[in-house]
Amino acid sequence: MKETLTSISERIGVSPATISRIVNGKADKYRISKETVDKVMAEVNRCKYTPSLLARSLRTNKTSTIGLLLPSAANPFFSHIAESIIKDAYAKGYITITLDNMENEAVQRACLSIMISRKVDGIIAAPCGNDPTPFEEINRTTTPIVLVDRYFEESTLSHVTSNNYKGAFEATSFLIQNGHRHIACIQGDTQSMPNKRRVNGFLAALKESGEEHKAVVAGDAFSVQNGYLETKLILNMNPRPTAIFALSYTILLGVIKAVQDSGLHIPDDISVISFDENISLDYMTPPITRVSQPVEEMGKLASKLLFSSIENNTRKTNKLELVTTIKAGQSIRHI
Amino acid sequence: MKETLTSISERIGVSPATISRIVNGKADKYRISKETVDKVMAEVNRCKYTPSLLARSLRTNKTSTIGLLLPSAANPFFSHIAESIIKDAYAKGYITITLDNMENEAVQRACLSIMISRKVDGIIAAPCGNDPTPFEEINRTTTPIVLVDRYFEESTLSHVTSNNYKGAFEATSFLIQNGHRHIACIQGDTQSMPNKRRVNGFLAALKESGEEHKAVVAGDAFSVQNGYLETKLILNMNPRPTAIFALSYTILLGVIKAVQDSGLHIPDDISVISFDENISLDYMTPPITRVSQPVEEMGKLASKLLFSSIENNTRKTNKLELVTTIKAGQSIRHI
DNA sequence: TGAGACTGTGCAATCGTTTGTTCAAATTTA
DNA sequence: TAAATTTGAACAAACGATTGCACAGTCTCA
Repeated sequence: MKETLTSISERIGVSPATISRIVNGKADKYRISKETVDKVMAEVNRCKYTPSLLARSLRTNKTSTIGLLLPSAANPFFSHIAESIIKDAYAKGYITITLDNMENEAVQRACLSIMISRKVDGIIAAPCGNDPTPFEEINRTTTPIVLVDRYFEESTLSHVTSNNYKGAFEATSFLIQNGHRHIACIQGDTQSMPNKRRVNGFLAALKESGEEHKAVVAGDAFSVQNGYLETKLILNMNPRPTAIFALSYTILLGVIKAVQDSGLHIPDDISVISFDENISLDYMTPPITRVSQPVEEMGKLASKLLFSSIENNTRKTNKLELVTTIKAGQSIRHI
Repeated sequence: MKETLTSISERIGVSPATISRIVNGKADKYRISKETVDKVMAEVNRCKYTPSLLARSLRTNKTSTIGLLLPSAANPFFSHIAESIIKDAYAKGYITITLDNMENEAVQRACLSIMISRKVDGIIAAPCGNDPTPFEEINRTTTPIVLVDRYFEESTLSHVTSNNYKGAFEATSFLIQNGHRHIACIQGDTQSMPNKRRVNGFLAALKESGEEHKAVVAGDAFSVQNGYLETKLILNMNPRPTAIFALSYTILLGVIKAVQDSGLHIPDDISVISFDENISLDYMTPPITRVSQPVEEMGKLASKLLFSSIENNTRKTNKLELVTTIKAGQSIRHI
């Protein structure tokens, strides 16, 4: 029924040690005779023995497991990152345990603690909140951590993110080039670094343009509802901004809905640009111009950094910013 | 540095056994004195001891881990299921290891084998291919398995799916009610049960309507590309079908793109209805009418079945079909 | 022919928990 | 006061793998 080294050992009269060596491909190294190898392999295959990774991990102090901590596995942005990391890990012989911090720092601490007690070999996280302490402590004393997308200011933790500042700067410049001077920016979680950087990029582009301008920054969450409510308010302003910059896909959806509900049209009545790539943006009417982040590369680089840290047992701090690109739709009017 | 029961034991002079009992809240049951409990708890908190789940699992033969096997973690349909399962598992004190079968049966077998060697307590899978054997064997001998969305015909495995037949039947009836008689259905993976049932529902609705009709069934994959190519062919038919039924969100995206590229319009030139819920469908022009599946409930029920199987150590076969609902958009013309 | 080297394998400790059993001391009962 | 019971906690054996070390037998060489 449940096969172990010992059960096989008793059955074929070869010690567990020898079987272990053969199963792990160390037969040559330990000069085990071909006869023995054949006998063992025959039985191992016959009874479909699979070693207990639990026991192995306990002994070797290596679980071949990484922890992935995300704000929401259902968010398309994070689920793409997750898939790319899960696949990379699989290819390296690692499995991934995914936990959801639910945008809650207490849950997040609990998740980290679970990962530690599971002895993961490394952690990739898109943290919530702005307290790096638990992450830094774990990274320093226990397990390497790489942050992805979200990160902390002035921290020793490695991270991979996109160039949020530049992306927002370029998006805003694009609006300015199209004659927009009165622009509203609807932001997400105000604590998160990507959000801060995007807002800074937005403001800097307007300021540096030299043109006279009016900037509006509103909102406080990466959610459809936030996008909807803030847009409702923005559309009622007098004078009304000529363009809205939504700092995430979810916010954008709220923007679109509010514009539609107000009987207005994009881009005739108001221009729109968004952060985040999503395939459906090409299918909207009009297609939405957006700042596209290289999501898959972010995942791949994060796992690359993490595995390098695991395999060399180092803690070199790497802060990577990947370039964003503007994907043009038809949601911006030239005025 | 690395705290264990033994290290604490040596430091405070209380046996590992007693510490273990206290940490696990069994102090009362074993009548351990308040003094000892206090002393132990003080030290446990001071040095932030967390038990090794590896060692515990090895001893107790329970990992508090479930395996989640999906065709693609990035697919919004599956990522929603994943999130709902991950959260449920977390609430029950379980963690989830997610693996991606990449729609490949060899990879799928490898994933199952990994889960077994990791001694997961249960598995939730949306399998690819149509060979139930590995799943049935594992479910019978080793670890309970519940299938979600995808399942096998005539199998003893439990599954949770939506009422694909009825959903497709209703969608088709809806088209018929709107005067459509010549309808094309673009299917996904032809082996998968949900796809088969949807196609059957589609054909049955047309047949049972009693009207004279013309049915077209095309396609072979749940992908944007498949939707695009088949739509291109369909649009060139003479006479051209008046409606297209896309059997998934991804297929739908391909349909829309092909219609747009052909300079045609939904619903004036061709009506469209789709399977799968996705928030972006409400944001398209026109909003797309679709058969909405209760994704979150599917995840919740699957984990409910699995946990009941784990906790009672039973293998009762449950085959659940959840109702779908038609969410009306404006993508169907009345003719 | 005896010392050393090589071959092939087994022994036993270890990883960090949990848990059935044991046992001394304290307390109660007769 | 001796016997019986209760209290409180330690001992030691698992769980299933890995791995340093030991060792018996064979071979090589002087």
